[in-house]
Amino acid sequence: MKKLIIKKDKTIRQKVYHHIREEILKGTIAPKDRLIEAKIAEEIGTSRTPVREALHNLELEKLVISIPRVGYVVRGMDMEEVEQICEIRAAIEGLAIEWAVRKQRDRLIQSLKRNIANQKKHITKGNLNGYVEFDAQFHDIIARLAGSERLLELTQTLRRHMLRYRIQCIYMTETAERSLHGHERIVDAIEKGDFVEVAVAVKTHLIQARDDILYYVFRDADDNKA
Amino acid sequence: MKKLIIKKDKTIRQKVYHHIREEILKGTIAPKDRLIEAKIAEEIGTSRTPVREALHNLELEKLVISIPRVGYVVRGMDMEEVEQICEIRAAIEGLAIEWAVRKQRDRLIQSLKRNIANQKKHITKGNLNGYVEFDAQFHDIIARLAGSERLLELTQTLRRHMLRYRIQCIYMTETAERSLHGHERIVDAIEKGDFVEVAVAVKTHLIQARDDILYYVFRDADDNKA
DNA sequence: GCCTAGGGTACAGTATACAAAATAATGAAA
DNA sequence: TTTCATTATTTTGTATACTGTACCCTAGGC
Repeated sequence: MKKLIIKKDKTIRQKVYHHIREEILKGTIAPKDRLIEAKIAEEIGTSRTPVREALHNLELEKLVISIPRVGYVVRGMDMEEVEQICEIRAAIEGLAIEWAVRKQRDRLIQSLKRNIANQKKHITKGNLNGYVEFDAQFHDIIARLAGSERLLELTQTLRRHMLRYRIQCIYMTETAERSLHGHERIVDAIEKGDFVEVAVAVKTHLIQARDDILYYVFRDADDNKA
Repeated sequence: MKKLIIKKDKTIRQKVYHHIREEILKGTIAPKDRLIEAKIAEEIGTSRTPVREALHNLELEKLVISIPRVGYVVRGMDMEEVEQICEIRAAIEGLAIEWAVRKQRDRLIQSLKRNIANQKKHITKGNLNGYVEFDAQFHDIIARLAGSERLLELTQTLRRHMLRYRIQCIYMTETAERSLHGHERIVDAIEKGDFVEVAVAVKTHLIQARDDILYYVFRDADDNKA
């Protein structure tokens, strides 16, 4: 009878959803692992119903694959998909910056600079764990200030998918430093007001992230397919 | 005991899902309408379970809003959201064209030209009903040839959301003609191999669609909010 | 030895019963 | 008449029992 992590969710379904999602993203449950309603239900001490519904949500989010009357399997991604997500993210986050600048330029720049200061602090202290937080926050600030719930969720979902693999290399100082530098370039471009430069900076940053993933994660194995 | 439309779906859940989705998109069920598990279940002669799960899917797709222990409501969109979706679509479909061109340029152009020929045929015959089909197909061809399941679904979802409102004005000859012209411009740009021109054409096309919706649908009322 | 058929198992899919919560309705007191 | 508390009602959330299907494995024929 395992304890669930997240408390604020109202329904069991949501708790289970976040719980399993976290386990998949952290890698506690690996791609190709099978998820069985009844087993999970027993593990966390509930009935099949909420588990089942949580799994359906995860399926829609493309974190698990459901084969009717057979079972659920944790989904994995191959290199190609990582590349695709990177490009999609670049396009969408570019858009997000445009919107955010148009709506609240000053606040955006201010928030991002404060965030970058924090990123630096944690890197120099060697606290990569803390850095990852602010890395995520950087992109979140942009998406939030863009002022579109839809865009926000879209970016978050895509970012989550990447983080799942990125988490395996973001804890290296060099990777983190490259990432920080990418963020700085983006902010510079925003401050200059040069949208083309922003687009390039965003794309470069994400290509960097992609390459890190491809190098560190997919170096040898491509048994991650699903 | 209403008949369900789609046959190929294996599970009742999927049938119900598509059934309700169609009704929402067609407007048979209007924004703000309440959806009650038990009632729907009775209507289509099944139990609450599959209905419930279908509604959850629709919630994830943002077609309905679910308030725990209170009920489900059909979601509506305001002007702002329509605008946002247009811009997101422009960004993503621009990307889709890039990928499709890179991977199978000739086939893409060929398919699109054939599609446009069909569009023209139906417009000149005044068969706007048929035109709508090929309008959708045009964007589908691009997304499919881009070769990314993820991108495909993304574009389809966003397009569906717009179609929900666009359907109210696409049946006017002028709107359809403007749309056709937009498609032609896109294909021209693709053939020229000018990606900047493509991006502009896509954006223009979608802005056109947006303006049509804003003009014909949101002209007076903004009681569509949800 | 290989292929096929039949039955058993392990799941998810569906139905139904019950619990919990939010809202609406009711009635009494100020 | 208004307001507040209390009760009914409505509707989802959860639990559980049952059904249906895909897969595996074994046995029997070729």
